[in-house]
Amino acid sequence: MAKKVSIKDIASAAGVSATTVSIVLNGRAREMKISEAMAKKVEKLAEKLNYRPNLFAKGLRTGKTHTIGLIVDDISNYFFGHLAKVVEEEADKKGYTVMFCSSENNEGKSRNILNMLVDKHMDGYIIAPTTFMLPELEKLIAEKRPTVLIDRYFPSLNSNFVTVDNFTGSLEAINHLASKAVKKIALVTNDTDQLQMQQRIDGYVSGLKKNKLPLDPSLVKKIPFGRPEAKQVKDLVQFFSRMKGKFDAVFFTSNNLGVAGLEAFNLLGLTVPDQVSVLCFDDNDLFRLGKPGITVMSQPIKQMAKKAVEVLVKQIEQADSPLSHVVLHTQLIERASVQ
Amino acid sequence: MAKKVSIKDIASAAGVSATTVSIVLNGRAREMKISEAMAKKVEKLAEKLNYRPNLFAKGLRTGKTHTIGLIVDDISNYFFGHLAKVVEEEADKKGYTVMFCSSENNEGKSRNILNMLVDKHMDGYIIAPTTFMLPELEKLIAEKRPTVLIDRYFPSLNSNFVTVDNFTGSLEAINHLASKAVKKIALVTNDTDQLQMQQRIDGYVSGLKKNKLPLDPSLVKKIPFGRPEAKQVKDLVQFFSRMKGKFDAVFFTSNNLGVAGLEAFNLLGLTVPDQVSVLCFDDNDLFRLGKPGITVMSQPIKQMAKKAVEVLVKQIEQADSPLSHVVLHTQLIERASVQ
DNA sequence: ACAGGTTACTAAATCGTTTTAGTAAAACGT
DNA sequence: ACGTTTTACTAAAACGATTTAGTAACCTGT
Repeated sequence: MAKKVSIKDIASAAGVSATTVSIVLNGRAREMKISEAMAKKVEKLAEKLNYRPNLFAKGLRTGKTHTIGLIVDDISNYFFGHLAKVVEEEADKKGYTVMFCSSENNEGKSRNILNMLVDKHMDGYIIAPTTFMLPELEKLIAEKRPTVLIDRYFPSLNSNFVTVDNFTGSLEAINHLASKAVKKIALVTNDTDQLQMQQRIDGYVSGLKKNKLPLDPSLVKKIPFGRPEAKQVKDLVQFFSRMKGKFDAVFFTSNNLGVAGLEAFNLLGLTVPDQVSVLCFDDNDLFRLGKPGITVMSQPIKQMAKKAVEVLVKQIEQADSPLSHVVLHTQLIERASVQ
Repeated sequence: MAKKVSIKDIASAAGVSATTVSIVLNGRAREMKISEAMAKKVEKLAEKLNYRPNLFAKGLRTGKTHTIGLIVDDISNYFFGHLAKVVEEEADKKGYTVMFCSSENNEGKSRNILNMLVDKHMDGYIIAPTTFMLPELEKLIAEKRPTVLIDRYFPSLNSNFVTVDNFTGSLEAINHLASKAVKKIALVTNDTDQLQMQQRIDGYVSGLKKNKLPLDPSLVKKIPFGRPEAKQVKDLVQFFSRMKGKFDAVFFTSNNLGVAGLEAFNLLGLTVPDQVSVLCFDDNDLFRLGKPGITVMSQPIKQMAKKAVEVLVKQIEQADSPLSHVVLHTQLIERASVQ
């Protein structure tokens, strides 16, 4: 039934050796002085027999897969889903396929995933790293496997990365809020030591200082990075009702926190922007089209993904290419949630 | 640097043959009468040398990869992103990893992707098929490769599938609209012959009939399945303004059409639900949390994904398991967009 | 006419597993 | 005490490609 055509079948059909067939099918006929006629004949036969190379055999011999591994926190998240999509498109253009995995920000899964991808011999890796991955990443880099970190990186790790200027983005977000005469800005962020979040928090702190606004630690809420969104909403409902009247704006450091926050406002009957102004790091359909539109500090997702693939492929295809540190800029999109 | 430990290294370190090592590491020691002591020794050594099997060699020999391929229209879409996430989780539980691909609903990509996955020897496939894929799918099924179609299927193709009762869901959506005294219901759908869309359209038509509402073909808008969302919005703006006053409700057959529709309403200054009622097939953050909340006919995404993996894995692990046709039910979630 | 080069190929090794077909040595039954 | 099983392993083939190291046959210049 499933008749598998191998290189030997072509070879015997053409009356030549497997070597010749391999050379021809890898496009090295000219180079290897295979006659034009023979090359044509072999190609025709391969076509006719519907030959498909066995990628295991190929991989075993060459170690190459033309596949890149992409690790993100959560593929169903707006930011990562869109990132993944563009990564796939760009990789496809350059002849690579991509294998996605979600780390779920969980220690066990983070480490397993990376090992699993290495076992599958990806040609390169694009990773939104969790802090748990640091040891594995160090190994990866030490073994000189092409790797690009995305969204965040480790200052201690000498790797390629593509990120956004989180500090400045956050600072400008606070400047914007301050310019609208908002006085008491709460911060909702994740309880994680990932760099991008730290930088966004630092931006918030600096922003307050620069605008001579007081920093009130009780207005900073760190939500555990866990999964269930319902739990996040509950935490926020509690937080916002406890702090009622003590804040007139909230800055969310990620798009999923922003979504949970809006849900909490709904439940509490708090209206945006009348009772509370909102600004969120990272954009989303809900922010763009919901009423009121949510003012956001948006990330150039497409560019990030493009750059990451570009850097990675360069790294894969020329071993000695130097490290790239790409820092893109965020953009304030004013909508109706700040007044 | 990258010292690769092979089974032979373990064999010579343990003073045994490669065969023995292979048997032990595949957990067949008992069965193959390898002594307890030797098994322990080999396992210890494998651990100590940090042995990682070469998956190419393994795959070349066994033909198995413990990987399943998932093809969706677009990984950045809410429905497919969430589906993919659950597929990955469930597959992980059963010891499989998953390789995602987006077909982009495009002919060339659709066919390439499937061939590529077959070349990579997936153990099984979960596919939201495009009509372009039919010939490849027929081949897949004929070759008895474990396959589960999801979201839609081909009546002519004798395959497993997991879907939703699109006809009834759509019918009930129209019933709901009609029950609110809405009279002129426009339909916005995709210009595709995919089955799920046809069924939703049929549900709309039957719903109108059942409620003795006239079917006005000029109120049915089919948007080409193409990519650029901006273009979809433009089409809809045009359609809605041309038909102004001729409809008092719109039923969207997919969540991304709904998003584009809301954007169009924004641009036209049409208010929901005062000037137009809205009901959308499939849910979304925007519909759930936006103001007004959009009434939707929601799909049980989690269940669909779970079922698909369950059926697929059964199919993979026991070749003769019978075909499964799973049809789940949609659920009306009433919010504020219908009045 | 013959060394030396080029052309057009091929045989065999190799990648790292799994599996088939054994085989000595020990244990067992009568 | 001798044939048969069982135990505890092993050598070699196989999976399907790529690559190394050739080798005849033909050309070319002197």
